[in-house]
Amino acid sequence: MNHIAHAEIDRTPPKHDAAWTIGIAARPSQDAPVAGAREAHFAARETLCEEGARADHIVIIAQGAVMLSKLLPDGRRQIIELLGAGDVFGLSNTALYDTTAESLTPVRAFQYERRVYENSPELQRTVSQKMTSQLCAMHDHAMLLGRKTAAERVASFLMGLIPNRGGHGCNGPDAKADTRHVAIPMTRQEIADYLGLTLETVSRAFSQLKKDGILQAPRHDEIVVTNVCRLCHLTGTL
Amino acid sequence: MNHIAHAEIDRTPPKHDAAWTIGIAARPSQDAPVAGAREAHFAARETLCEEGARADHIVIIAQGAVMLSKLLPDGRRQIIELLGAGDVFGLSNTALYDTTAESLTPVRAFQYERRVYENSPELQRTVSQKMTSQLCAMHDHAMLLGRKTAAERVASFLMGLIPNRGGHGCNGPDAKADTRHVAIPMTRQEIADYLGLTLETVSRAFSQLKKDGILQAPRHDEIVVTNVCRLCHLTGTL
DNA sequence: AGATCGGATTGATCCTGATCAAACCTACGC
DNA sequence: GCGTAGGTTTGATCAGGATCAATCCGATCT
Repeated sequence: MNHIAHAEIDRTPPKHDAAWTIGIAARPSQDAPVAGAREAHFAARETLCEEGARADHIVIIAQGAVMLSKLLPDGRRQIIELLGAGDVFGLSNTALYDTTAESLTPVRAFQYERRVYENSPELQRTVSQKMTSQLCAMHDHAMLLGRKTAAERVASFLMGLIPNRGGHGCNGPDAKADTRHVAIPMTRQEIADYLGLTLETVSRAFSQLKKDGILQAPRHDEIVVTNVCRLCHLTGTL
Repeated sequence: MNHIAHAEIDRTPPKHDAAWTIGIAARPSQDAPVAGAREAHFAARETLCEEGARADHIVIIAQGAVMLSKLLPDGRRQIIELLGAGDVFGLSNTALYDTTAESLTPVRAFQYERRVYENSPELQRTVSQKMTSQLCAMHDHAMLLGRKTAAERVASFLMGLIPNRGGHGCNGPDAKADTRHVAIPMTRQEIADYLGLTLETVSRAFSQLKKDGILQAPRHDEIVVTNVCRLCHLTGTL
């Protein structure tokens, strides 16, 4: 098996504008690829690289969403990071990938061989900036996993999906309607594995938010947040 | 208050060789400072920078241990990362520090103004490598926080403190005596805040490990692991 | 030595979220 | 249409860790 598999482009037309985005990365990255890039396309739900495999490429996502996960020997899974356009993965200080990467949506990405990366200051500079962001995001996520309640975790997760919010801040300049449509290209199990909960707990939290009139769910992979402010207060982050 | 306070060097002689180290970073970093460095010294338990303050410096630790933490508005704290010699902090994608940094031991460090950092490819290269390691460490910690039991968290924490183990791998080349002395320059509350537990739970886990004959505790800030293999198996990581 | 103070340990009880167990949708295939 | 299969929701019960509450221990000070 090749670690970075080549795949057909999934040409299924997206049903909603926001369908293939995660969080802040609402739009395809503008960044032109640095020299040495190989463009690759993946369908949704492909494994782009596997924990423990030889880490010979780094990948910059141009479009789409990717999740990084790790497994414990007994099968417990933690989804470590959700990545969107502009984000990087495949970096490792060892010879092996430390996480598995799977596409949540169709993905367009640029791959670079590790040697290319190590010899391109320009690429390193780009990657370095992204890593800084991702490190900060991991800091926030550590807070979520270590100290937030189930309800706060789910609220934080949903806030993170609302574009132009960065997950926080209640009254942005675009708070006009106080209503947001969000596509969630993840199963309840995946959300649970991301938030350190069980799928039942996630489901119950969603139900509670519906009952409280904070969101509606026309489909289970799509929600409408009808009260962003209330939701934001539930994150525990203020 | 200046965000990176200057401080007297704490000249208290360390009681044990390993007393001022965290995990892998058992020795002072060999790296010579890059141009533009300002050397700084801190005593134990100083605040080196504060969450929310203007992020005008990045810091590379030459010697000693530092913890990064975040607070929720209601006072819940999560200790995000433990840093040792060679590690970097103060990077942020915003204008503000996203975490508070406090010294756990006396610390010697090199500070760089943000402008210096942004104009030094050499420094960026150094920092970039370190960030890769720290990102991987955060991945492991996310797994710990999201999916491990209390006992596994404490075992993982202790394994991470044993030098030349990197936290994992049971039979390294140096497993001669299968016994390790570890200094823990943290209170139970701090360990709890790092592991996403309460101090009582941490205390109980330590007591259990003592009862099981896996470790001894001559002092509460110092332990002797008498069975590294057993401890390693308890981490859940294999 | 005795008093004091911060941190650690231990015990009893409570509660959040996990686990076990049915239904219940929704999309697909025949 | 009916049947099947994933994934989801909901309910009942359980348990791991949190919380509340005493001690306990070891430093430091007088």
